[in-house]
Amino acid sequence: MEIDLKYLEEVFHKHNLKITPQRIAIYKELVNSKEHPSAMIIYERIKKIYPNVSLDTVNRTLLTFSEIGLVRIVEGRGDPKRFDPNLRQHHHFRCIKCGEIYDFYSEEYDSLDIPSELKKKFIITSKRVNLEGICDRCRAKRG
Amino acid sequence: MEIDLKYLEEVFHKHNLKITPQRIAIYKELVNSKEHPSAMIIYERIKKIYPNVSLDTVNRTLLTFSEIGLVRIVEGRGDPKRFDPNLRQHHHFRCIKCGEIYDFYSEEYDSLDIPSELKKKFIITSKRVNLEGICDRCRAKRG
DNA sequence: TTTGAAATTAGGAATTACTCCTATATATTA
DNA sequence: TAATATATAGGAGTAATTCCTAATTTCAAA
Ligand SMILES: [Mn+2]
Ligand SMILES: [Mn+2]
Ligand SMILES: [Zn+2]
Ligand SMILES: [Zn+2]
Repeated sequence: MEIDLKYLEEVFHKHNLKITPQRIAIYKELVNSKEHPSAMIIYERIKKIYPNVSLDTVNRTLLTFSEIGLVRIVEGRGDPKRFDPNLRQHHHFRCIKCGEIYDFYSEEYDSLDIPSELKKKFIITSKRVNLEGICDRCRAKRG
Repeated sequence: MEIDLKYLEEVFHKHNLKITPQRIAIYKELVNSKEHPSAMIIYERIKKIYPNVSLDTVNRTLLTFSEIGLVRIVEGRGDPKRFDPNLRQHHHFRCIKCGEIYDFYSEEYDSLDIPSELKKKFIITSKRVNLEGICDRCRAKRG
């Protein structure tokens, strides 16, 4: 998929980030993946185009992106962080066998009210439903 | 808080786990904490009672507990795993400034339907709502 | 265009959070 | 009590991430 470079450069400008080939490549790679990849996965792929990009740059860049809200770090149970370029409000199902993370959309979930005692006390910036279980593929493999 | 040792020993028996002082101490420590502590935090506290308990034992034990469903690993963004002894269905608010995790209860959230296209494809074993934002204390500190 | 300050990078070292290994110790059963 | 299976301590090893610093690159101003 072609990304909107103009828009991306605007975002970088807005946050006073310089436009570097590494940043663009990392963003492209993440946007074109559907599997909520880890930094290492992105790094392996980027290396084919920029053989001496460093893993630190990939990590640093993904973290920067998440700070400016361009990508998200997916909620998980530790282990390698996994990233999500999909900014549409959506929710996740995570398979506890294979670790795959599936997006899903739900108006019902999106429109959930925040309990009023929380709304009074805290500033809420994100609301997501996390489902867990066993995916169809893993169910087919085992029992 | 006094824990129900009888019940705990039953759980261990049911899963063919031997009843060891370390396991009991680790469980007690976790049950008496409200802050979803990391293994390291538990370890530091246990050491005061058993000075040569090993960090590996704490990690291994907490992992065992989570495998048998006695505790949960809290969803987060990587970094140290954090554990939860509260088995009542509940949800979390996590402060993005200080990392504190607050429990809350909501009948509305508990009774959410699973979208039918997911119910058909996957086996769902857990459903939780994760809220994020800034807690009252952090809001007071800064702006 | 050229130039220079400031930001960014590569590459390696350091750190953090586990996870593995194995000899010893302990819990449980007979 | 003795045998056996498990669990533990302590240290080594590993994976993921973060830090450090000299060199490079970006970008704005001249
Ligand atoms: Mn997603
Ligand atoms: Mn909790
Ligand atoms: Zn699966
Ligand atoms: Zn806070």
